[in-house]
Amino acid sequence: MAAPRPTRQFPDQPLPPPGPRATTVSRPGGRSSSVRRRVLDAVRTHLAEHGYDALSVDAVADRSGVHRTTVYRRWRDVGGLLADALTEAIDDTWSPTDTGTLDGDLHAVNREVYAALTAEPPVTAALIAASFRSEQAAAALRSFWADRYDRCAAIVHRAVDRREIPAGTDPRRLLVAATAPLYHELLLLRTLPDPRLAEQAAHATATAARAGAFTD
Amino acid sequence: MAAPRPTRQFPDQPLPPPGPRATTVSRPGGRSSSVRRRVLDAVRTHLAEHGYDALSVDAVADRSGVHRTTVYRRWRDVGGLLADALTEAIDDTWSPTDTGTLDGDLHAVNREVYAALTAEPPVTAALIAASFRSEQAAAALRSFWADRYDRCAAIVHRAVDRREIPAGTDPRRLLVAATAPLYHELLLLRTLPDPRLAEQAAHATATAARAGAFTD
DNA sequence: ATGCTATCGCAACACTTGTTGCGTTAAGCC
DNA sequence: GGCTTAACGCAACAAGTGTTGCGATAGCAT
Repeated sequence: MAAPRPTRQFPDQPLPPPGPRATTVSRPGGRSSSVRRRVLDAVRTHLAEHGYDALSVDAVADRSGVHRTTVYRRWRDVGGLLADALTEAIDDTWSPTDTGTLDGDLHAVNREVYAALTAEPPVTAALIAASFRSEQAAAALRSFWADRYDRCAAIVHRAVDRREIPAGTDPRRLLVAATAPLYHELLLLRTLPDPRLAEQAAHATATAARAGAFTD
Repeated sequence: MAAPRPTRQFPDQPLPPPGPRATTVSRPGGRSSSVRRRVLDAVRTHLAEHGYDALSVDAVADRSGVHRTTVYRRWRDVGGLLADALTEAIDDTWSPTDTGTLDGDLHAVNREVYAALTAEPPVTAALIAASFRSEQAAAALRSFWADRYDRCAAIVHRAVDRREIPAGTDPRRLLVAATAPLYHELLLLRTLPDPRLAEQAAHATATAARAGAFTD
């Protein structure tokens, strides 16, 4: 006979878009652009200074000078804040460096992954941890990774063009094989970071690719 | 001039061992073995029925009939509960199945990993999520994985003995390369589960191993 | 300038989580 | 049987987290 517990939510707005709001469009009474900037700045600085564990909606609100209620209304939870901060921080001009060989290209990508996963403070790890609790953070991460893997497909195409690996090689499978060991070791198994990881995973994957292991 | 915030903890006991307590040793006044069984049963059933998000110390306490305070004292948090439930559920007799080929052995292991990661309810995913917030859960997972990778080294040794792959192949690197793509796709990238993942990752890794990609 | 209104600030609340001191209970030992 | 003592139950508290209604305000339009 337990009460249904109505899972309360803010009824005011239909979950307002936390994404970049058009600044020139008609929004009478809106102060949102200024608020958003202050909040997102607070997220970044607080994350850098005190880490993920200390990141709460209240802490961000206090630091930004924006009221708790406003942050809860627009971002819902910490995951929403991180998601918005991520999408804003994305570099739209990013592309994988061209070293001339598949080994080299994969190694270059893996060095970036390695750097991101061992960065201090661990913002990437924080975002991934948050993605297990917040659908917003999970969605933001998925779209970020989808974009990066799409761009990295160029690496595979270049290798095919050089006749280094067979045509019909699946870019995604190859790229996941190359990068996944880094995430696994550094994030899940939590072994002490070894910079050779990046090169070893890149080399093993390139070897498998040359043998045609990523074609159907 | 902010107050140091003394990070309060229970002073009663020096963090009691949540592990299996010797039942025959002198523990005057202790009712611990019965309590532990009731609590761990509650963790399992509650996890199975309501999932990880609904798993809280209070929920487990209510269900088990054991008082909140007792659970907090002995297990500290949800991560501690999951860690204890995991170590109790571990099958000490597990060993990798011998199929006769490296491809087959890796495929068999990967099928188990795949099954664990796609199980409903997602207890493995729950444990991994918890490991980002609880040091106890993280430690339990690390030791579990360390044990499994040690046992799986037999796969690599068998392949070396069969002259399938070169001697000097690093078992751990090989095994991580084989399994990591599953964790990455199913847990992080969260693509819709594809059973072929297990076979593809196994085959690609075996190919790389035959080419000597996992030797120094 | 004046009005409109979405957004924000504010106070107050409810629920969850974690902690403490202290009295009570049950397991083991004589 | 009674004694000892770690483990437990209990009430009460403290802090963090999430929610609500309502009044105030800033940005835009006219």
